[in-house]
Amino acid sequence: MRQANLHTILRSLHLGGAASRSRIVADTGLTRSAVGVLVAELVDRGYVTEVRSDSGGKRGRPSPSVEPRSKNVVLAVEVLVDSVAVAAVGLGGPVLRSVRRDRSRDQTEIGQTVRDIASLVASVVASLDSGSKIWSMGVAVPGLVRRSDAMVILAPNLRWENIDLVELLRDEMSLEIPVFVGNEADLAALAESRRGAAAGIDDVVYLSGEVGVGGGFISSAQIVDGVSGFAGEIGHLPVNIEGVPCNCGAVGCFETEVGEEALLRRAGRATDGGRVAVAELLSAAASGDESVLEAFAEHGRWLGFGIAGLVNALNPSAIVFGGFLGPALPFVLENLQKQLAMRVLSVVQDDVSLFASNLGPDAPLLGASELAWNHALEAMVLES
Amino acid sequence: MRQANLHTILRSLHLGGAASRSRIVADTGLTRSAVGVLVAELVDRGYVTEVRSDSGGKRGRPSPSVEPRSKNVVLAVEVLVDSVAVAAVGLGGPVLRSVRRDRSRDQTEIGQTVRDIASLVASVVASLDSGSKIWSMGVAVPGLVRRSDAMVILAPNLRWENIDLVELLRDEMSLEIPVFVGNEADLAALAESRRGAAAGIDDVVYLSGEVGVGGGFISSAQIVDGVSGFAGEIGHLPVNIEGVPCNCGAVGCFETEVGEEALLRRAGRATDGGRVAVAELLSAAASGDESVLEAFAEHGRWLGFGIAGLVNALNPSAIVFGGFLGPALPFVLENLQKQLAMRVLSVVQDDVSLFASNLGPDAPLLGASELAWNHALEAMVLES
DNA sequence: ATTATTTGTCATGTTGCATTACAAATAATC
DNA sequence: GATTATTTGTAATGCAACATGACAAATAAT
Repeated sequence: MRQANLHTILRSLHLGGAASRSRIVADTGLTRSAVGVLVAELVDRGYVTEVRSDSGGKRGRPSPSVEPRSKNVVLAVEVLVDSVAVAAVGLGGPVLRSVRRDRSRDQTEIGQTVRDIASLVASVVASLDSGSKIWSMGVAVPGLVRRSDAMVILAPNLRWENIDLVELLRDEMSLEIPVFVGNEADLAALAESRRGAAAGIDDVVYLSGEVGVGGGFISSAQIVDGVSGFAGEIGHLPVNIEGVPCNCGAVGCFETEVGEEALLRRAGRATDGGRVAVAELLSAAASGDESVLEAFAEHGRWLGFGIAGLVNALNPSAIVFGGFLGPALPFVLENLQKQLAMRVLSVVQDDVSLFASNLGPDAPLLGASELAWNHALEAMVLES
Repeated sequence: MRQANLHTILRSLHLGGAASRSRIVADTGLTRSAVGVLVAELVDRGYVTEVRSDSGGKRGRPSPSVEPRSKNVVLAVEVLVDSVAVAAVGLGGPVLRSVRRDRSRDQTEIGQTVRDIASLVASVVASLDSGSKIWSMGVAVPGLVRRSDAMVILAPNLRWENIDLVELLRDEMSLEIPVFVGNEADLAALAESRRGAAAGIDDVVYLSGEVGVGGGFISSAQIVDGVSGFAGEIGHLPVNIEGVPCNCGAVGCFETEVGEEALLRRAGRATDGGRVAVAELLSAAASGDESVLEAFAEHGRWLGFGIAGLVNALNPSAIVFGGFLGPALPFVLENLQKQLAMRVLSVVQDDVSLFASNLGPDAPLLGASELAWNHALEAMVLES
């Protein structure tokens, strides 16, 4: 019971930021004296500090503000095809350190990746304030991560298969902290729902467009992960039975219609230009290039076609667009909304707002930190 | 804390059936003495009975079996276009009484429906054992039910719009019990996941084929309901951009490809034959009619096309087919699985099993009882 | 018949929050 | 500037509920 209450308080401070003690009383339903004891315990353990705050014009004895101490830290790791990033995130969400190392696309081999991560981690850890306590680590991976054992079953772009990333990282690092692994898009969805474009919204669909198309769903503030943790793989949602062959073997998958290559194809460009070519299209669109705008418009139509299904199925409150779809949102919006209006029941459509990602490329990284915090908060409560 | 523990025990008895006291100790992690006190309280309140059971060959003092008492009852109501059903369901899930009143399809007017329900409820209640206690009522409706206020926003087949069913029922009935309303397919999914074809499975996709196509998702044993409770509306999942116009205004919706009319159309029959015509097709298929089997096969292809998306998105452990799709499953299975094999990542596909509904037309009714039980269990714990 | 094992029961201990009264700190009032 | 109303922290005491540990009861194995 003590633990449950400590957890409630810590979690609300982590997600909602500093709060006055009187507010904690109101939020938790506990009595002043109970909250007094509990907060004293949190102060004692070094998790929070109490600072006197001004009365804010209200009369009565001012209630001190309880603030999360960011010397409590988790590490977050993001593995991409062409870069690896590591960050240290404090209790309450502040990004204390963040480093990213670019690499060429053919250096995704697992051994090298693990060594890269370990060296970035070492440098981040060395730069932390002394006295910092690192509680756990979260890793975002662009692939299928099995929930039961955190194995990376398949990460096509990295050419990984059945990788026990947790064990490899623990062997390579000198840190003795628990490591958790999640799917990139699921974690990005979590980050956007907690701290990003959909902050505070509990039912979110996140879409990220890169070479492939990834997705993550948040329902009632929880990641929808399915039996094994593979939910959200919307890249191969069938949308066009007459479509282009996908390298998954099927035809007309969502990602062959709304991925990078589809956009380049529609604009009449070479489809192997990657991120750079897409960036060119975005600036062409921004400067009003008619034919490029038309390509985006057609892109929006297919995007809306697929998203309409997700909205019908999940009745989300927000859809967040990551990857190149974030910056592309203004150019696809009109047709996208036209499709939604046509295919989604109006009451369901009224619920949903569309946002470009707020966190950009760091969304999965921040999501990994939130994954780590989920477990760190429990560990903090259980300690001593 | 007491309440939480009582709730845990009651809930596990309701869902898992009778359990020995020693088993409750193991399941809950509480001590023998604590469980002793808690079970005594439940006995005292009349919720359970303890009966001595034989040792089962194991040595040691035999542990008495704790059994839910089915004089604790909830009422379940199912509103369909052509019938209304009411059941009384005891703690632990037994269906104590069940009545269904058929009506013609043009008698769905709300006032008449409410009177029909009230009269069926009265007869069911009158037939219950004296001393029974009715805790709550659940209603399954084929339409959009807003979670926040239980309003039926839209039920096209009933021609209902913005109906406050809870208030109307309370006014018409002489019972003073809380009433809860849910979407038919969501509740059917819940029932199948708790007591039906997918009993004990926590990640379920349920599909019901009638005139329209409804769906319900269970994720981590919880109904996925979205912000407003409208999730699961897969009838208008876009699947065929070149398809048939749907009466929702769009083209190529899932239900225009896999609903009753689509099947009849494929078999070259009149599309207004309804349930009877579909039953004829099913028996024709069972007796090997080639052209009908071909229609089912084509049906299976589109079914698989849509389901592939759901499987990719939700990584379920089971898919349950209700309505006419249950009996039709054997005839569509081959092509359905072909589509899944083609469009779903193999690891995700390995997780999923396909089942015909176990509960048949009663699935929504039983789901409504489970909805009622969700709240009844809480009320029972809070009492006194 | 005896022993080992499992489990229920009861007396006592401990944990943790609620209750209550009071003190402290602020704004409003005069 | 003193007084009052209001809000909140603090500390002593009480209570609810589960844990602990010793013992008795009921069964199978020896």
